[in-house]
Amino acid sequence: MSAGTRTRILEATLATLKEKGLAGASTRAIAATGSFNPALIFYYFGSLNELLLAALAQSSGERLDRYRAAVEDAERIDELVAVLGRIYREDLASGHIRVVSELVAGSVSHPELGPRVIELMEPWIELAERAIERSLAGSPILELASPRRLAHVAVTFYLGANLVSQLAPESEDLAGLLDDAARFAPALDAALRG
Amino acid sequence: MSAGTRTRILEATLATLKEKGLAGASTRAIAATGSFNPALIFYYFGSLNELLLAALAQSSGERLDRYRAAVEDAERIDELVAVLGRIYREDLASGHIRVVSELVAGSVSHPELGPRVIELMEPWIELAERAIERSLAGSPILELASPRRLAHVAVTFYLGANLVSQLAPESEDLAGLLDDAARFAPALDAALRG
Amino acid sequence: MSAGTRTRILEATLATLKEKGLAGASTRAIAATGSFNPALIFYYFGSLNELLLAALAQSSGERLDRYRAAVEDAERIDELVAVLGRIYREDLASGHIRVVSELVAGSVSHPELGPRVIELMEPWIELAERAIERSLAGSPILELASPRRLAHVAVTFYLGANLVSQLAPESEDLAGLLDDAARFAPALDAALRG
Amino acid sequence: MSAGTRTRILEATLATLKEKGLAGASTRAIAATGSFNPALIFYYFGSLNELLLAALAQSSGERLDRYRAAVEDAERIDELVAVLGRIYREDLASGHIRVVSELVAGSVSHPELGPRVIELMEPWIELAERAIERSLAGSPILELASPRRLAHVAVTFYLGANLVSQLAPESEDLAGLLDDAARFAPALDAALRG
DNA sequence: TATGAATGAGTTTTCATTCAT
DNA sequence: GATGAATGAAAACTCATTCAT
Repeated sequence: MSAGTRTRILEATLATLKEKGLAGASTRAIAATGSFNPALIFYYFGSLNELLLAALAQSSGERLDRYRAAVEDAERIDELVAVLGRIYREDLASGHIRVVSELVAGSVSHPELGPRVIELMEPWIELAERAIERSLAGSPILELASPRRLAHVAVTFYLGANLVSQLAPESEDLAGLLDDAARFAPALDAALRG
Repeated sequence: MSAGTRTRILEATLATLKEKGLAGASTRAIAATGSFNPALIFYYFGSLNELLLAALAQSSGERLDRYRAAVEDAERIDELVAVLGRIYREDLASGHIRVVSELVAGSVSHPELGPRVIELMEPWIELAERAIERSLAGSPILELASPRRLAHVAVTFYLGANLVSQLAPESEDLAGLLDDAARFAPALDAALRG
Repeated sequence: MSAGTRTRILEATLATLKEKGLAGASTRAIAATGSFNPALIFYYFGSLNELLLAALAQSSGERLDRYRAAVEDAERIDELVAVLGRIYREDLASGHIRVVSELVAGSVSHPELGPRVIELMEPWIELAERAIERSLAGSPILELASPRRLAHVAVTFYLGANLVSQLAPESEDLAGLLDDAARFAPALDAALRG
Repeated sequence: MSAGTRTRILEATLATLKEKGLAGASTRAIAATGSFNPALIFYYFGSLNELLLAALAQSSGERLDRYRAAVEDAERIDELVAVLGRIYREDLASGHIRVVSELVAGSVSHPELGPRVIELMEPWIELAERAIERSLAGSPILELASPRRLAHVAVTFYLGANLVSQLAPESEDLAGLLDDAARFAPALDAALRG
């Protein structure tokens, strides 16, 4: 049942992270959530940090697939922005945003985690880069900054917004911002291409 | 020597935060840095959290003054961007960015800190708002989003950039971005006003 | 203002004991209650324990006077019991019972206090002894036990009842018991003397 | 070896309580007494308070069995009183009285303990009630007060006597009182029934 | 007579991790 | 594969008390 147990541990980790945040995700808390023995964490993942990273990687990977599919369907920038807003709301509701925010923020004070979290960011940057290339093709904006750089800016802003949303849950969030952007986007699109 | 000791504690806290991050800033570590008795922290600040917050408030307040002066001297957007880049490098070198990043990120998993950190963000948003109002006066951008909202976006991005710079110190940073922006800014300024 | 300050400290101590019990009566808490500097406690009383003892002695002394006056007015045992019930209710309402209970109980785990608290018990035993001598004069009960011994039993029971009332405030208390005893007392008195 | 370690911890707790009282029964002191790691206390009992309560419950339970057996053998009140005196001396010698006194008294200033300690009192009241019912059957005393109420009085007095014996170890104790009572009891018994 | 600062020893509790079974 | 027991290090915080002023 090795595979089954691994999965169970990962699910319990994600659930604990969503409910209690990183500070509440101790080995004992995770084990209690999943009704298994804390020592299993070390048997399967070597350390708590590795488990946390694996959980983030899994959550990140799943969402990446979802975004990739959506992004590839979008032809114009207004479509893109609209679909991003929709998926982001899913992420918020499912708790995935909380997981990302907790772990990314937590990595700041746990230097062992930093580089590993950064690695997980890379495919997102690439996805953003491709989306930008396609939707800004021909725009004069690309004369100012490369798609890669714009992608980096986008992901950076995304993480900042997650951070703020975690600290001030009632503040205006990224979802609302994307909604508005979707309204301007046609004009913007025209302007940028014109 | 109340003032003297308070200052000493605050300085030791900032130094510890810069050197070891939030996770390393325990009462004992701070006291060791400043060579005083850990109990003094409670005598002067009541709790470790309050001390941490006071240290952040002080660092934030000092930098705010610096930015305010610089921003008020800038007439056009290109000047503004250029001066921001310069000060940001100072902040990086002095360790202030590390302090901010550690505490803002740390607040995510320490919910008691969240609201207090958010409060400290407010004057920065206001400063950004005024700078945007002045430098974008008459620009069509303001038809799409209010200065307040743009200020919020700016601060959010700033925090995201701090976060990323902490996790991947060698990645391209905000300072570089601002440098580039300073190059485009004249054109941008013209375009925006035109 | 020596006398004034001493009094102020004693009053703050009694107030703190009544409100927060012995565990809450730290030097700082007492000083906060009375708005004075904790170091004054040591200046005037030498140690916290001495202050606590002085407070108990004062409270005990005042109540002793009250009981003495009442007891001396009572001729028969039914009168005695009735008046005791009445005063006991005063003591409960004023918080004196709480002070006594906290300190007597607290002395169990603070051996320095034990002998000092016992000393304060002595005048109560004597008072009880005299009351018993007078109200049981001629009764065959005195053939079984000396007034001194009966007095000891009475005070012991009194302390036990205080203890229980502190632990289970809603349980049947000494006041109720004395009320009932007041009803039987005439019959008892007749029987004992007959 | 769960049972073995639990027992070891419980025994170390009782020993520490007997030797140093409640104030001396810190987690470290208990662990030192039993030569185990202080963290084991939390592993097995969750908190120091729970351990203390468990130790009291065990001691109380064992003694309750002993008293129950003795009480059930006693037919008349003089026999009852005599056997109670004998067992009480055992309790004194074994340190059980100290444990009870420390925890009951300590509960006064640790309100979390109060209700839990009161619960442990209940079976003692019931035992006393049954003993009183049997040995006072037919006595006119029962017209004045119910067996339940008399039992309550008895237990209250018992706790008061424990308290006093702890504070003034050399004072006349309950054992002596019971001895005397045993001498009067036949006469008393006759009188009460007659 | 009164204050504010400072100290050192103490408290309970939590944690990731290891290991024998 | 899985468990329960055990550990050592660390955490934040509170306290009575002292002392120079």
